[in-house]
Amino acid sequence: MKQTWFKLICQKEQLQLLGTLNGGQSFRWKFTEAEGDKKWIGVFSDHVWVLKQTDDCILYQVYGSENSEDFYNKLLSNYFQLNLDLKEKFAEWSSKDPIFEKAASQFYGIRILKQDLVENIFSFICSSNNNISRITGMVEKLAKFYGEKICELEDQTYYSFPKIDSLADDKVESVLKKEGFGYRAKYINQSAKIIMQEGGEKWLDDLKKLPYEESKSKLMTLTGIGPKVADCICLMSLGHLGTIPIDTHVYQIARKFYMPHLPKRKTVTAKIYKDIGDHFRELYGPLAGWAHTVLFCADLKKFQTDEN
DNA sequence: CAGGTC
DNA sequence: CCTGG
Repeated sequence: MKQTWFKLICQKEQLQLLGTLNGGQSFRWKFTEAEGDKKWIGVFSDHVWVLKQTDDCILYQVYGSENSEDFYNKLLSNYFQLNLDLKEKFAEWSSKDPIFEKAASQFYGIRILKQDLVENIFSFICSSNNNISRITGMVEKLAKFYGEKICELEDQTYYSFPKIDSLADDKVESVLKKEGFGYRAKYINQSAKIIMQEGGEKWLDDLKKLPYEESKSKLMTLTGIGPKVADCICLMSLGHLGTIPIDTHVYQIARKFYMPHLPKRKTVTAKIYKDIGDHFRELYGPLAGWAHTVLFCADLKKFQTDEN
C-alpha cells in the first residue's frame, strides 16, 4: 500500500533537520540516503515519521494512524516548536555575541525539540557518562522490549516508547542488566517505580506545571538524575528554554571561548556549573538554553566536515 | 575516556 | 560505577 505524502510549509532557514535531529537531543532518528534521496525516519507521538526537506517545506509520511494533514501538521509544528521565529532569535543572539554570529551563519535552523517527557527522562538517564551510539542502542532496546509495535517499514520494526508502568516491573532491572545497560538498569527501574508510587500520570502532569527550580528538584528525586540530566529534561520537555545543561563538552567550549579563567577539571563542579549557566543567561537572555544548543551543535565534530 | 550520578 | 571503542 502506498503511503500519502503530506506537506508542511516551513522555510529552510527556520528548520534544519540535520542539526536538529542529529544533534543529540533525540536518540530516535535515523538518516538514510538512497540514490540521492535524503530521508529522516523516526518515532514520536506514537507514530513513525518519514521526513524530507526542501527549500520551503517538509514533505512527510506518517504511520500509526489515519488522520488529516492538518492534524499531523499540528503535531509536527508542536514537536519542532515552529511558533517561535528562529530567524528573529538568531539575529538577536548574533547581535549579542560575535562567536554566535559566526556559528549561526553555517548552522541556521537548529531547533529545540519539544519531546515527550517520559521518553526524555529515561533516555537521559541512559546518557550519563556514556556515548551517543550506545545511548541510541539502549533507547531502541527500551522501545523494543517494553513499547508497542507501530509498524514495519523497509525491513525495520518500529516501537513506541514504553509507558512508565511497564518500566516499573520488578523484572526490568535484571533484563536490562543482561542487555548491557550496566548500572543504569537499576536507575531506570527504580525511577519508574518512584514515579508510579508518587502518582504516575499525575506526578508527570504536576511536573509540567511547576516553575523551573521546583521541577528540577522534583526530577532529581529520581535515581540516575542529577543536575545535568534534570536540566536536559527541563529544557527539552518542560519548556524551560533558559535552562542550560552543562556537560563536559559545554564546559570545554565555555572555557575555551568565553571563560578562560575557569579552572581545568575533569568533572564539572557545582560552582563551575552555576557560573557557566549564569554567564550564558546573562549573555543571551531568557532563551539561553536554545542559543547554547546552537553553539553546541556548531562545535560537534561531525558537522565540521559536512557542507550542510 | 564517553554529553554524570550515587 | 557498567560497558564499548
